[in-house]
Amino acid sequence: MDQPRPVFIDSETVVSERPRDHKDELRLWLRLLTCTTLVEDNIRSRLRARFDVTLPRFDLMAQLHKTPQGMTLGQLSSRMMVSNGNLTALVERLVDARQIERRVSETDRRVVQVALTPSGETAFADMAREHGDWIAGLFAGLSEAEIEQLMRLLDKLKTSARSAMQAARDRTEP
Amino acid sequence: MDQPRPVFIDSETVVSERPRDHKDELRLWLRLLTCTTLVEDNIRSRLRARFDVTLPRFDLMAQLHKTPQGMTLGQLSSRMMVSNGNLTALVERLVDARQIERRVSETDRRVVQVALTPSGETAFADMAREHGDWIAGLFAGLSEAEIEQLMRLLDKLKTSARSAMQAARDRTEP
DNA sequence: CGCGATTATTTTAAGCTTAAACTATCAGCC
DNA sequence: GGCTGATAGTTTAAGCTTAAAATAATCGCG
Repeated sequence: MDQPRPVFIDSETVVSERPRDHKDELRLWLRLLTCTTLVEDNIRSRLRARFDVTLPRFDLMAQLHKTPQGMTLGQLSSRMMVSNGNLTALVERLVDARQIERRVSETDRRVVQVALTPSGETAFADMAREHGDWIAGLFAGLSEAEIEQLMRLLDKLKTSARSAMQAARDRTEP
Repeated sequence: MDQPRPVFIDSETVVSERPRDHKDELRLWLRLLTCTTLVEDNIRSRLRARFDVTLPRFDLMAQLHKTPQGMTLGQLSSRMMVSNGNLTALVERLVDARQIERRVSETDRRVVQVALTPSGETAFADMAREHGDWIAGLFAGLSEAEIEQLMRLLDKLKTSARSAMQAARDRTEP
């Protein structure tokens, strides 16, 4: 697996790569993780201090805010990239707090629809305003051009990762 | 919510900013989070499937591997960016699994030193090799230049976030 | 229609995570 | 020596998270 791999510079030229330790990719990954954790922890603590709300609850409400007609648990779980079982309890707590409402679909009784209550909508709007300011503050050291560049590179990374994951899946389940 | 706010360029000049919705920063933050979650979830599931190990355990062992002489719990907690209390239980489980060893410092009996056992070292080496391949695979869609560019931009983001957090702290505790 | 496969959600067990309160130890100072 | 404050870890309670198994409802097809 750590053999030098052939690398095609163009259709004519092939050079043998130096021993691949993946060091650059690993360093990049650690840096990515550091940045995300840094921002996430800061937002988490500010949400708690300022609004006494947890980050997962805020995230869930943000998803519902984006889709005022409500969503099914399945949609929520795929958008939030968390497991299905996770949502059951999270939704339960937000329902208890009167921030969201659940109702079973009339056309398919397996499906549960969730939406913000009016008071949940109000509470979210308050939080979202400050949340936006916090994020903007944390990213203030980047120029508009750098923000755009990062956006583009991260999009490329997302595509790369998804395709690698798909390839691995194809290898496992042919 | 979307009112223009006055912005103080210097003590003399005030210009009115264009409506600040922080939309670009928010989108960038969500994309950053998506990328990290995507990679993290994939690595987590592969570590579990292939080595029956959790990501936090792998991370802890990786830190200890980088510092063969061992570390204190305080150092570990700051490097891993997790709470102190978190580590107590995590370390406990890894000690039970004979992957790491704890010993109380002789010079300061409050301090706990932790280090990989020989078998922990071996187990980690096996996992690290494949882990590196996985990461390289997920990042394979990026050129060397793009990796370097991302590294630079993320470093800038890290600096920006840290300084914003420091500024917020200064505002709270003068 | 009825049965097997599929889909949506819940439950369960284990582990991770944090914040806050607590314990133990150390360092400095009189 | 004995306070006082700071530092290193642990404990606790609550909540988050996952993976896997279980439940329930729907769909497709003969």
